[in-house]
This record gives sequence, C-alpha cells and structure tokens, in this order.
Amino acid sequence: MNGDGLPDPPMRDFSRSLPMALLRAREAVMDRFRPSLRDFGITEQQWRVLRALHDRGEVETGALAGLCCLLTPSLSRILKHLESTGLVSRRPAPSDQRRTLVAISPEGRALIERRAPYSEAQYRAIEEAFGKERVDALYETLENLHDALEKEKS
Amino acid sequence: MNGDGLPDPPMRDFSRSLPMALLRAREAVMDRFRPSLRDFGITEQQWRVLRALHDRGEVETGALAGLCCLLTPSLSRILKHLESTGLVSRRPAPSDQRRTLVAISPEGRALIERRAPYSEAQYRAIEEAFGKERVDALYETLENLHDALEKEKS
DNA sequence: GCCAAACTATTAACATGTTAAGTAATATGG
DNA sequence: CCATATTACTTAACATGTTAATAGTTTGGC
Repeated sequence: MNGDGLPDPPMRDFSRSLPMALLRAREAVMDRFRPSLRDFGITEQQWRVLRALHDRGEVETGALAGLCCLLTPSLSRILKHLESTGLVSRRPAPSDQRRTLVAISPEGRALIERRAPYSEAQYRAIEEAFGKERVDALYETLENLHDALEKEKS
Repeated sequence: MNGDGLPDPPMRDFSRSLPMALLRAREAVMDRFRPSLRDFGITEQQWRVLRALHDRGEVETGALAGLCCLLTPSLSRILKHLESTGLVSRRPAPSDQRRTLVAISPEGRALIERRAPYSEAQYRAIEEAFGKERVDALYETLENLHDALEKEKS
C-alpha cells in the first residue's frame, strides 16, 4: 500500500517497454544495413557523420552532434578517427576560436557515393516488406513522439 | 548513369533515415528514464536484465540475451558485474554443462520494486504527452515492422 | 582593461556494442 | 567408440555510450 491507501499498480509487462520496442525495431532495420557498412569498413556512427556533412557542408562540432544523435565525447573520438583516415577535415572557426568547423573531404564524398546504392536498395526492400505507406506513417509518428516529449522539457 | 541507362536515383534526404528516426525517438524516451536509473546506480542494460529475470525466473544466458536485445559478449560482462554486486546468481544447467542458468536475487527484486514507481510515473507522463491510443498504436506498428523484417531472413 | 561566469571542445573512466577468436561441453557420423 | 563438427559461453580488441572533469575562449559586469 502507498500513501493514498491504494495498492501500488502492477508493474507493466516487460514486453511493454517503449525503449525495448524501439530498440528491437531498430535492430531489425540495422540488420539490413550492417553488411554493407562492414563491407565499406565503416561504422554506423561514422556513416551518420559523413552523411550529415555531405548534406550540410561545413558544420560546427556541437551542431554536428545534434544532427547525428551523438554525444560530443563520442563525436570527438569519431572525428579524430575520420580525420586520421582523411575522410573529414577540421579547422577552428575564424570568429570564435572555441568552435571547430568540420567538413567532408572528396574521399569522404566518394565513399558515400559508392555505398549509397547499397543503402537505397535496402530501403526499397524494407518498403516492399512493410509497405511504403506504413513506413511513411511511422516516420511521422516517430517525429511527433519526439516533438511531444521534447516540448515538455521547457 | 548506371547499367540500365537511367541516372542513379538521388540519395534520400539525411532526415529520412529510418535508423535515425528510431534512434531519435528512443533517445527522447530514454531522457525520461535516465534520471531514475542514475539515482539507483544502474545502467539501462542492467535494468533490462533484471527486469527480464524478474518476469521469467531462471533463464539461460542465450535466451536472456534475446529477451534483452543484447549480444552475448555484452551480456557476459553485464552478468559478471551483476553477480559481483549480488543482484543475480549463475549456475551451470544440470542437463548440459555448456549452458548457464541465471536468476535474480532477492536484492535484485528489491531494487526493481523500489524503482518501478518512478518508471511507471514516466510511462504515465509519456502517455499524457502523446496520447495512450497513439502509444498503443506505436507498439503495434513497431512489432509489425520487426516481424515483417525478421520474416524475410529465411 | 579585469575578473568571474558561461561556453566549446576534449580527455578520462567505466560500461556497452560489435566482430572475431578461443574454450569447454555435447552431438554426430563412421 | 573416436574423431569431428556443432553448440554455448567467454575473452579479446576496437569503437561508441555516458557522465564527470579539464583546458582554452569568450562574454558581461564592473
């Protein structure tokens, strides 16, 4: 019994865990993409960084972390690795020496162009297995959930 | 141009990445649960293991990994840690010495009971922010997506 | 201009993710 | 039976997740 004189509500079934449900779905999706990532010798997170820089051009480290859903300590190590392999370059921002600007290199762009067809093929396979309309609806639901939860942070 | 004489399809926008969309939504959810996990001195993965054992009783290592969405090398380390802190116990399976049976301890159960109210409170907050019907629908969509992608593995 | 506070990126320390290799126990074919 | 393959788990090595602490810059009030 708790303070209001009512019994504690029963704990939800383990299968009804939102983090688990999202993780399980994501793992099923990633199983499709990991083979080609592995073939190209790149990790999932490294790909996200290259992909963001490919689209957005030169980006500050902090903003890049947000775009890629990475924490800055992880991104710091990833950039060190990508810089050492020549896929990205870094330079201090002229206006503010605290900030670092990151850009993708021609080699980085070339890697993206080479893998893109394999990635797109998997997207087509997923849409075929689950239905394009349902995939589109899922994108919208996930974005709405994200927005609804972020809004509360005030 | 590619082999069929048509131009390569343009690469999808970076924002239309299913792994990213699932990850972003999951991170928004986990932001609600991390504070109490931290207060109880336990990681997300350790919680998943305890939670599964609480529901299912004694379970083999391999099956436990599947239940918790963990790879067995990760689980191996996690169990070593949980065993050293007295939250779980391990013993070889009588019928097959290769297998290990894992069980939660009374201390493990007590930890779950203490944190459960904080976890349930966050579930209520999420359902209030997003709508219970939409949360339920999302569970179903995610499960269907998982099943649709797993089925193809054959 | 000076100093404390705020900001940006990095490093440190520990836990987990991922793949490959290793170890011990069991199943299988001959 | 025995050699072999298979299975279940662990260990190893490298990359990332997470939190706290650090170092260098910039900003604001004075």
